[in-house]
Amino acid sequence: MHAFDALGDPVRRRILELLSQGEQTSGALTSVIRAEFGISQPAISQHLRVLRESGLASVRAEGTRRLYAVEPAPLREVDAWLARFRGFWEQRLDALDTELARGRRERRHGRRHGGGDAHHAAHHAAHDGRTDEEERP
Amino acid sequence: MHAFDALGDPVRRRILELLSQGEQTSGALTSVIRAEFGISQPAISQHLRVLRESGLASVRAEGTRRLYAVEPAPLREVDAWLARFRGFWEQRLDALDTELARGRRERRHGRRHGGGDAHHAAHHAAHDGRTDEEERP
DNA sequence: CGCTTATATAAGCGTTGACTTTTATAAGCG
DNA sequence: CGCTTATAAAAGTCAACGCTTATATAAGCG
Repeated sequence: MHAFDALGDPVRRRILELLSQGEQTSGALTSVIRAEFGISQPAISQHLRVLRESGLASVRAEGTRRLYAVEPAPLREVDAWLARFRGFWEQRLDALDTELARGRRERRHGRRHGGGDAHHAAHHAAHDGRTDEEERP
Repeated sequence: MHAFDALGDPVRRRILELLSQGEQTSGALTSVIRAEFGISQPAISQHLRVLRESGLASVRAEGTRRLYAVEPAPLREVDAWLARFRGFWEQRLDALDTELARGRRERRHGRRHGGGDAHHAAHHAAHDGRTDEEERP
């Protein structure tokens, strides 16, 4: 299964968001997801399996707990695929947050290229936590 | 429909790859995709509709032709989502190719980042082919 | 050991998605 | 105008997906 396929599901994206902060037990993930999406434990277990099988997450047993972690390789591939589109926004100033995430802000003060509006940045900085607002029926 | 959902399909990803080199008519896209995936014209038309409706592509009529183009906004969102995982590989050496793909070499030579960065397009034109190797049954 | 906790698998079901073939729209052109 | 080209929409089919309930495995603990 291609990584993009696995990433199509909001539950799985959310799981990865949670894992981006570090290893989590299946149980911890399950309680958050259950609360947020209202689905059952087996449903989440199945999503975890998809993440495992698509290489996006790895598991480590510790007693009866399963510790999940992000496995970056497929995400790096997604990132690489996306690279060909960066030209579409990268020299525009409203991509400032992306730039910041990459730590290249030094350029803001050197002689700059584009024109105006830099106000987008603060705007995006605020949106922490979940990026997806969609919900399941 | 979330961008990630639309990107889950290899045909749609391939269409976007083709569009990353510039505007294309529905017909041009159709012949390439038909050759590569062996699916019908209506099937491709439906994929184009999904791309339109998910905001990933825009259309412009010119006579009886429809000119499609990449619409970067949702891809930028995907990029932003992905940002939180970059730390997983960005300082590791085995991410070298990704770094290169992002054109980080500008930093190695003097920081010439000024004007209209047009080399993105030509560069990508070189490695034309498909990135996805998967196929439909 | 038997009970509970943590997690996965199995089986079944409704919905969605990606096709197909067929048909519509609409511009170009003789 | 009628015919052809370019593209989309409609309707139907089949497989895949995401969910559920029920059940299995296996470690911890009294």
